[in-house]
Order: sequence, then structure tokens, then C-alpha cells
Amino acid sequence: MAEPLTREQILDTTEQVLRRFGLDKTSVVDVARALGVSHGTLYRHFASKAALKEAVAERWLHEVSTPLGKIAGEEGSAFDKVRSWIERLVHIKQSKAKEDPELFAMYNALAEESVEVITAHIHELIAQLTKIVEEGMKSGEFQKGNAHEQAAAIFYATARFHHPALAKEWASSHIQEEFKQVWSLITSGLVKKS
Amino acid sequence: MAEPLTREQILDTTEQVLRRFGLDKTSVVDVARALGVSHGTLYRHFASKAALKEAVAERWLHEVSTPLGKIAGEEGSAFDKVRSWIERLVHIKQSKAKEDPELFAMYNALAEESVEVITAHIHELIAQLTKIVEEGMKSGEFQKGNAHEQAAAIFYATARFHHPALAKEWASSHIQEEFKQVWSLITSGLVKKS
DNA sequence: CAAATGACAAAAATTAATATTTGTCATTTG
DNA sequence: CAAATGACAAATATTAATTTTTGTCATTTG
Repeated sequence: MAEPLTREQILDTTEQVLRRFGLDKTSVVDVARALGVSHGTLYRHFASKAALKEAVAERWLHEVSTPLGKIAGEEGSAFDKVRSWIERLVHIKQSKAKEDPELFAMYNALAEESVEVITAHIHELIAQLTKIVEEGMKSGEFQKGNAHEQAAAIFYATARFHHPALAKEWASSHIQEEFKQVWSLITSGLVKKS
Repeated sequence: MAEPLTREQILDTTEQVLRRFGLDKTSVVDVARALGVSHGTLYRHFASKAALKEAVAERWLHEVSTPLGKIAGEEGSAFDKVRSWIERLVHIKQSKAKEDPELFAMYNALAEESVEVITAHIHELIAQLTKIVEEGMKSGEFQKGNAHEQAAAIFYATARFHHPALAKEWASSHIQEEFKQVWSLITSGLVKKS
């Protein structure tokens, strides 16, 4: 307690308080109380409540992008990797949503308050996918083309299964099947090969 | 005014009042006043305020499904038709959202209150698409398979461009390009043809 | 007598007074 | 003297009293 307050300590405690009280009911005073400091102190570490929430959102999104980045960095066929990557993304989002829907909704609301944080997160994810797609184009597994555009297309074509705004629909008993069908459409294409 | 009140008259006026006052500020009394009747009268035509709103939502969604149904019924190549159908769907949604975002949000909120109405609407749309896909499979334009599943996959893979929950993202300057890339991915597929 | 009314109770929403929260900064503490 | 405090004003949110709204139904109207 005599130690100086760190940014990570504040973020840990902020998350705890947010989980207990919820996004709307959490005040800076609540966070300060949980840390045993005055609320003025928090303003020496974060410029505003918005900046504090932004930092929490950023950290939460890194929990998604970090394991995915590992998959993108592995060895192996690009086809297997792109499939693992997307399936992992879908699984992370859907399992968080299923385990604790309220908490999932709260973190998403938190993230939505910080457009820039979300934008950076999406760019990071598409950059990871781009890397895999580039490999697949080089190895001859995938059709040649603009890897970044192709990666974005894969990401957006699967949005139904990982975009938080569509989380309500993940409760459907067909969602797993639908993902498989979309994935098959993306990989094989609609049009008959001549 | 001596004429008996019709269901369509009530729905027309309800829409007018909703557009003026908004979803939250519109009461059954407001609608009755605009019609020049007592609010008790409306309950002889609709079981509840929810039922009245449901009927408005249903009518609004038919404005989407009706023109699309015409495309599905036309003559011509299945490939052209599936493309026209999806492009039309995307265009209807995005232009409504762009022209009057508040009104678009209101009608969507209205529709979201009636899960069954939305479910029926989506089923109708996918049934239309299924018809086109079936033709394409018969004519040899498309790969053979389960037409309904394939239609659903096309619908869901393009959700980013027509699902109202994602309307915020349609303002992006890249949205048109992204649609083209997703469409090309869906038709040609990611994997290199041997 | 079919269609509409309007008075009514219960539920829901609004309002305005009250209290909390955010953000600042001069002062205090170790 | 760097780090933290706490008193303060302005902005925001909560609460509880008041009003409106929903839905019903016995009565009225054409």
C-alpha cells in the first residue's frame, strides 16, 4: 500500500468494480474507494473517466487479438491456418457471449464508446488474416490477388458469426451449421468450376 | 368520416404519427386523436398497442420483400438474378438508412419488438433466394447442392451489407468496395481451382 | 345492433427537487 | 518535490411525487 499506484493496478481494479457494479453504476469514486485512494488521484493517471474506460476496453480486446496472432504466426498450410484463425475468432466471441451475456454486453458497450480502439482492433485482426492469406497465395493454395482485400472479404463475410452486434443471433441452434455452410461457400465459391 | 374505420386507415395514420412523434413518444391516444376517434376504438381493431406496432412493422418489411420477390420471379440467368437480388436488398436497406437514419432506426426498433415478424421476413427472403439458387443448380450455372442451405449461406455471408444492426458501418467510404470483394469471394471462392 | 365512447384501475412515464458524480486545483503529506 | 488529497463548481443522475398511458368494459350512439 506504500507502493506507488500503477496503471495496471488501476485497470485491474477498474475491471473488478465494473464487473460488480456494471458499466452504468460504476463511478470514479467507486474505483478510487476500491483502490483505497482519493478519486482525485485517478486523474493523475488517466485524463478522464473516458480515458480509463478506453484503457480497459483496449486490454480486453487484446485478449482476443493475442491468441489469434499466435495462430497467424504458426507454421503449416495457409488453408488450415485461415480456418483455425476464423474458427478461433468465432469461438472466442461466441463462448464469451454464452458464458456471461451481461458481461459480454458490458465489455462491448465499453469498447463501442471508443471508436478508435475498435478501429485499431479490427485493423489488427485483418492484418493478421492478411499475413495468412499472403502465404496461401504464395504457396499456390489460394487464388492470387490482393491479399489484404481478400482477408477483409473473409473477415466481413463471416461477420454474422463474430460481430458483437449480432450476438443475439448466436443463440440459434443452427448457428454452427450456418457457419460451416458459409465457410464452405467462401472456400469453394457458388459458381460451378468449368 | 361517417365511413367505418379500416385497418389500413389506422395503420396509415399510425405511421404518420410515429414519424412525427417518434417510437417512444407515440401513445395510442395520439393515434386516436389523429384519427378523430376515441382511443378505446383502436382496441376494437387491434388487441393491444404491441399488435398495432407489429402490424406497422409487418407492412414496412413488405416494402422490402415485395420488390425482391419480383426479381426472384423474373426470367434470365440465375447468376444475374442472384446478383441483382442481393444488390437490390443491399441497396434498399442502405438507401433507407442513408436518407433518414432516425426513421430507419425507428422502423428497425419497431420490427425488433416483434421477433416473429422478423423471423417470418427473413424466412421469406431466404425462400426467394432459394428459388433462384435452385434454378442456377438446375441450369448448371451453380455447383450442385442443397439450395436452401446455399441460399442461407449467401444471405448470411452478405449480412454486413444488409443487416440493420450493422447500419452504423454503412457510412464507411469503403463499403461499396467491400461488398464487391465479398461478392467476388462468394462467387469464385478462396481456394485455387485445380 | 354494430360501432364507438368515455370513465376507470393498474401500469408506466414524466417531472422537478435532490443527491451524486466528474473534473479541477490550491493545499497537504511523506 | 513528487504524489496524493479533499473541497469545490458544473454537469449528470436518482428519486419520489405527479401525470400520462394502457387496456377494459358498461353504456351510448346512429
